[in-house]
Amino acid sequence: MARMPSLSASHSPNQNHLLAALPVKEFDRLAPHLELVSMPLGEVLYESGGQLRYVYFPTTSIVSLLYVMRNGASAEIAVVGNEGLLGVSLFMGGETTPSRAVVQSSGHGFRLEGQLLKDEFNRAGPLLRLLLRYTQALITQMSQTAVCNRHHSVEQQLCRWLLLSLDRLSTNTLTMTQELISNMLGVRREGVTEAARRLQTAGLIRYSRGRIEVLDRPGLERAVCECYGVVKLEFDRLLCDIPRVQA
Amino acid sequence: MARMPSLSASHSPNQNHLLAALPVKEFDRLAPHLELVSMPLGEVLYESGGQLRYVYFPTTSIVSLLYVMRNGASAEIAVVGNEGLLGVSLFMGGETTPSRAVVQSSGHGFRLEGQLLKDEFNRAGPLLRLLLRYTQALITQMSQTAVCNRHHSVEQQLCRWLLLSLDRLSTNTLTMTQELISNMLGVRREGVTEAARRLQTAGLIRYSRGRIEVLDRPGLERAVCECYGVVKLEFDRLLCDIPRVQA
DNA sequence: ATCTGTATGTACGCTCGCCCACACGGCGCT
DNA sequence: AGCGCCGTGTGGGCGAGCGTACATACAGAT
Repeated sequence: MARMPSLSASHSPNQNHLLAALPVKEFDRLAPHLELVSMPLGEVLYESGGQLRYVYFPTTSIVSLLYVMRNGASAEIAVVGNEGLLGVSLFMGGETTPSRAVVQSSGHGFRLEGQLLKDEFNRAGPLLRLLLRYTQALITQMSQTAVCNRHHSVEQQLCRWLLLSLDRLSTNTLTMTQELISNMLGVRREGVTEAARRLQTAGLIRYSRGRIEVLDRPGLERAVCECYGVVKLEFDRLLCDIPRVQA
Repeated sequence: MARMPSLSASHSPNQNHLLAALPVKEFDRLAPHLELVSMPLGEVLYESGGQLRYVYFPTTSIVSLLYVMRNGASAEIAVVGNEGLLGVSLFMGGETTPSRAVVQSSGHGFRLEGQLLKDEFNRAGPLLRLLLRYTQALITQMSQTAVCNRHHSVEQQLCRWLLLSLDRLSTNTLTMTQELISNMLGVRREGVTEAARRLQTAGLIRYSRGRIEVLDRPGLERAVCECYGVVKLEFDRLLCDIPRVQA
């Protein structure tokens, strides 16, 4: 994980919606300690049950919370991008979780010493309320993942996954092999291949060798199961009305 | 929902682990407002997206958090008994959730005006920390439900479900039809019948007409997938070391 | 230009769980 | 006693997704 100068013109903490939503006073307290980091594909930010030294606020990267079973099979629990943060269990009081955090789409983010976030959290001010609202949104995402895993087809889940990723990026092209996606969804690679082929035939996406371009987002939204909409709505409801008081 | 006198000898708020873990001062502030309620099988405590007027602390009852899809299919997100409370979204700041809370095993519990809990929560004292730790345990349960739905057989999930229920009851007999269980797990009733028959043949349980008796709990624990243990461990880790300071 | 590794396509047999339909049997009712 | 309901048992056909094995094709390196 490369350290970078914090004053990079193209990277601002405000690209992360949670940081951007903090009142000026709280933001100014944290800002000096925010450290820009590069988050390359596949990097493991937290190991299952491991100590969490930092919390991460992704800006251009996307991180998956994965549970890896004893036999090596895995399943994605939730996904975190520039709308959220990693390390919820720090302020929730558990310090660790049984899941692993893996960078799913490389990019950047800001990290912060865990203790500093906890200190601010313990002031029981706006940051606490903001983080708890985010955590509730995350809970909804996890719940809906459970439902989706139970009832929906690989193709529907792929649509959901593509849309969730798209929402956290500024482009409509994902750099992501089908193998990787299959690990996230907890299905066979061939299953993803088949589903992707159908979506391509339908003109919704176009892909080759680790690059997936979304051609028809409205079409994807028509093909996806209700799970995506439920989660999206909750995130909007819980986190949209949080403009910074003053810049 | 029947109101009952709060001084019933056989029903004490201390039967709920969260209430029992509160420091005396916090407990005494809430106690006068705790209202003993009967929670009959099938009662809906919260509807999806509905306002949460009360929070509930089950003592002898078990409540399922269900997501019900547009087509009527359902899936259990998590289960709450005397170890926890219903209404997490109240203090998390979202006020509602997209899931429904249904009594899965009839019994009793205590309810509390939501605003009173929020007031106590906002004091940012021990109650806040306790509830957040519980919430994290709940998050783990939801995550593991997602994993289990993805990878494990109906039989394994039935074992998990039986053990989760057992942990929240004082008997080893569940009053519960297979039809009900199938709704919780989000599978067919016939699937549950088959799995139950196999468990009965193996001598782990005995059942008939809505009554399931667990004969060999260690056997069940050997038959269950790792998901049960992961959740159990997290609950113990996060919530066991919380003895009341003084009675 | 060839080689090589990685990403994607395809096929076959298998299992699990689904949908549907119906049979059985105990319990409570009049 | 008899009726009817509800909880459970059973079977046949079907489709989705799995495990395995192998084929193709593109990209970058030598």
